[in-house]
Amino acid sequence: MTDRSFHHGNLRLVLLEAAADTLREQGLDGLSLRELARGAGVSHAAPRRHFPDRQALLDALAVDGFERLTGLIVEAGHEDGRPYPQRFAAVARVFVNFATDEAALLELMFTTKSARQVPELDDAAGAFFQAIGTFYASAPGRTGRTSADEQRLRRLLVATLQGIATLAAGGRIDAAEVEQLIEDATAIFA
Amino acid sequence: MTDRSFHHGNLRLVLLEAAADTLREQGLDGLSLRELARGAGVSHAAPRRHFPDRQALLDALAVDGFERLTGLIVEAGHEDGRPYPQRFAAVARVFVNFATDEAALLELMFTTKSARQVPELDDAAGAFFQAIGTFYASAPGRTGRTSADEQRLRRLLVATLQGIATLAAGGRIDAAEVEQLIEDATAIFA
DNA sequence: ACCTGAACACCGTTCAAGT
DNA sequence: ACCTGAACACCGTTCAAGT
Repeated sequence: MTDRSFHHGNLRLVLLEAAADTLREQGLDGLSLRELARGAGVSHAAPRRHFPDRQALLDALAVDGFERLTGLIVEAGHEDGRPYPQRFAAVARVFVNFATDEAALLELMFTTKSARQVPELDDAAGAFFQAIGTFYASAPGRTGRTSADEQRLRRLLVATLQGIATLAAGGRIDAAEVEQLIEDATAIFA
Repeated sequence: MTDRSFHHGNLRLVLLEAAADTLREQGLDGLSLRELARGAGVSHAAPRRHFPDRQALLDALAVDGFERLTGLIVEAGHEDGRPYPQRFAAVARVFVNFATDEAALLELMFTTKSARQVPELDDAAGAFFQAIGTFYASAPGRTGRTSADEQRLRRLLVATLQGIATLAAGGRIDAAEVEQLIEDATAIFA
């Protein structure tokens, strides 16, 4: 219950939360294992018990990011009573806002560094894709069906949302243009 | 004319080309100013004359990337005689192939690190957007017109291509799925 | 103008040792 | 099991000095 309660097994969680904050506020370059250790009041070698190397920490952050984004998407797509196009636009907005607020994290999530193999990350990404697909299939007249054509359209939808999110996060388009893109995407996909 | 001809002013170019190779083969993490200097047979402080810091080198790489990609896009969109949808698919393929071959570079191009202000990069990105727009306007029946609606569609096109490219470069979809995405995007935009 | 060489303050990673 | 502390081999960046 003291300030050092992380000495009893939750150092991993403490490091992950601090890392997520740093990533949000300082970007990837500002993230140092040694500084995280200092912040947690622990030796610089202690994180190694929980993350074998720096990349393992980044992978864990990406997994958490996918899980959070998936939760947000499911929530936004689930607003019963509202017409489908409105829910569609809400899902798109959630994605884009996430990308803008967590630009560095989005990068970790969608760009696979080198030739690693990280099952947890693949699973988390798969669950995210699945959530988008499930929402998309919930449109009136589409419920239940999962034809090959719809799988393709679902992938195109993910790509489109990803592209809008990246352009928004990268600052290449402004807020008004983002809103227009969401409306146009809604017109096409909803 | 000797091996050390970069001592006469082209060290910048030598560094940029070596950096582009390293970026392609080793990714961003494998890129070190000191190692580039060693490779060029020059002291580790020499690059500083041409690039004030590491980020300046990365910015220069991103500018070059945009210029190369813009050239490829213009070329692919300009194949006279072929019907527009075929040229459209060719443009999309060029973009996606570039993203796959130069994944680390694509990241430098489309994600703005921190709050820098790099006019050359903005210009290069703007020229790229412009090239896509010019090609898009060259479609039969659209030539010359630049309505607000078409600007919006052009932006959506860029976003879609960017999303497909990112998913492909990140290894989240395979080659067959990429080709399907390009076909579906062609069906919508061409 | 352009480059060198030493120096500074950081890293990530490893490993023997402690409790 | 979990953490410490010293050590190693790297970084990026700075700066006086050389030519």
